[in-house]
Amino acid sequence: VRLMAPGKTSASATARERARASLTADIKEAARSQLTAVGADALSLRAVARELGLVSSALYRYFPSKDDLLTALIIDAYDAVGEVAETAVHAAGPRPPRARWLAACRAIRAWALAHPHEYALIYGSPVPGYRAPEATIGPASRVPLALISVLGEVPAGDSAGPFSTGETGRKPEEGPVAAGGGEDTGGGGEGTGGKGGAVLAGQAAAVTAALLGGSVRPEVLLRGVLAWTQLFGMISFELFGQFARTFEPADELFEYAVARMAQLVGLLVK
Amino acid sequence: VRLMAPGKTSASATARERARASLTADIKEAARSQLTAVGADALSLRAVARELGLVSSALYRYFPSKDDLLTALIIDAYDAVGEVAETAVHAAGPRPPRARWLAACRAIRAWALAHPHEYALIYGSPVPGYRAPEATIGPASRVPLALISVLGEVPAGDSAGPFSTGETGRKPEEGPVAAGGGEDTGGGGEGTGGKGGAVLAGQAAAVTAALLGGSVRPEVLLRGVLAWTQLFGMISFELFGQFARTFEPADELFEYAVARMAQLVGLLVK
DNA sequence: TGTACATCAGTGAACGCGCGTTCACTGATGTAC
DNA sequence: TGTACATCAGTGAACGCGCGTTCACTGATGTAC
Repeated sequence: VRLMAPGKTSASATARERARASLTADIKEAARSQLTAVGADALSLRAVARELGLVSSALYRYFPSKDDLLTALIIDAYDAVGEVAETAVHAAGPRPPRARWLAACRAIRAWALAHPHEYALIYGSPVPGYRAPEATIGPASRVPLALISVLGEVPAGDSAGPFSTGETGRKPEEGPVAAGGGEDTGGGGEGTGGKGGAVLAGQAAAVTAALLGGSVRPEVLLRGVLAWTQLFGMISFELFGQFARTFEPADELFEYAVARMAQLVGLLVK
Repeated sequence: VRLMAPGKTSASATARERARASLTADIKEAARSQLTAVGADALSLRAVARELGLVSSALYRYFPSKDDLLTALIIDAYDAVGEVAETAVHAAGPRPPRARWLAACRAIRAWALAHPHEYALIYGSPVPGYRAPEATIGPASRVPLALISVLGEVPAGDSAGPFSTGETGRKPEEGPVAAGGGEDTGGGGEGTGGKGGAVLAGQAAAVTAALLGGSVRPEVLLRGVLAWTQLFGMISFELFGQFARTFEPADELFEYAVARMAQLVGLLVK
């Protein structure tokens, strides 16, 4: 049983193959619009089939089960937001890291606002009974990698500040005092309970080695992770309604937050 | 039609009233365990009734519909985590603000880890087709209010740093340089696009007036809001699996983040 | 180029299931006099 | 204290519904010689 005739590339596909690819895309598109109408896990194969004018059993020619369709949607969503982030980071022209950072944050938020249900699918509560397969972790890491890649370019002096990897105490370190008041002074590192950072340092090193080719210092990585969580915390709160009746619309709050994150992460104004 | 006999308080209830209160609690308890087993919106009245050894229609004596049961669970969950936060903040003995802050963050995370599905119910993606009623917003604000109340005690000098409410530029301001290196220097406020902060300043003022009795300065409030979003961003990422294969277990990452948040929020080491 | 066969897309009926909600009913619990 | 009546909790059957998945089937599309 040959899956593809020899010499056949996906570029020169048969009519049947092209039809299959096209309908597969249609199914996912219809499923996405289902998602918009009804929400993540109430997704119904029969409704998708209905929207396409097919009989429900026909979908089984394309996805062996509902979970597989869900997996495809999740991977697509991660890839979509990942590409948005990467594009923003690498956008035309050499811009300073801070501008790229802000652009990435804004682009991610814009995508989330435009695709709230796909956002909820990947960053909301996990769909009960669904276990994400390995295949999602690659696409899922595109956004954090894109964000952290910006930080990798920052020269050592710029992302100042203490980071105690192992000790409970901390090494005071004179960071550069740039334009603007010295703020957020005072130390961290304390109160980690017990050993204080050994596990974390190991995790940071492992991530750096595995995903970043060892090119990013652990303290930069960790700040990037914090900013990553804060960015998505902000977006999730906005989309999931926690700002209702207080900070809605949240555009300016987001800008404020993103500017703060840039500081956190070591990206100065100039 | 009298709802309660005259002179009757809830303390001296009839057997019937006590039975009703007790079974109402049982129903919610069973629903919560349903939640644990299956997840937020797949909650089934029939399954709840089954767990209690009742017939499904019996539940309609206690909750007029499934949505009302869901609302009760949501309010209970907000109240539960709110109380945990308040207790941590006001815990015995006069402790410095920073210690109370850290205690609150840890207590909230501990609650979330112990009740992941209730957490997902209130901080995860909204249940499709369910519209949260007004009655949830009071309980929902207990956590942010508890967090911000800690900040209200911080003397003006300690939570230093510029906050530009209206201008696109920023006023450099020499904050106190406490023990530890000056870090996270550099300005914010820029890049808010256009007017730059007028809406945000208004929202902050309104929230301060409405919920905090005007006792908290807007820049403190805003930092509290940021820390609030970051805290829950962190917890959500942990619970929803974004740290899988990288920062799990996330205990030390959480401690690191929480220490950072304390800085962000103006709470120094000492 | 033409024929014989294999592959595949989509059909339609059926399976067994669980769901939320309604309704008339029965006993038990409470209230008024 | 005792009786007549009202209130309420829980029952059991039924409603109409949508779901995921299976299966044998039909035509159409592709392949080998």
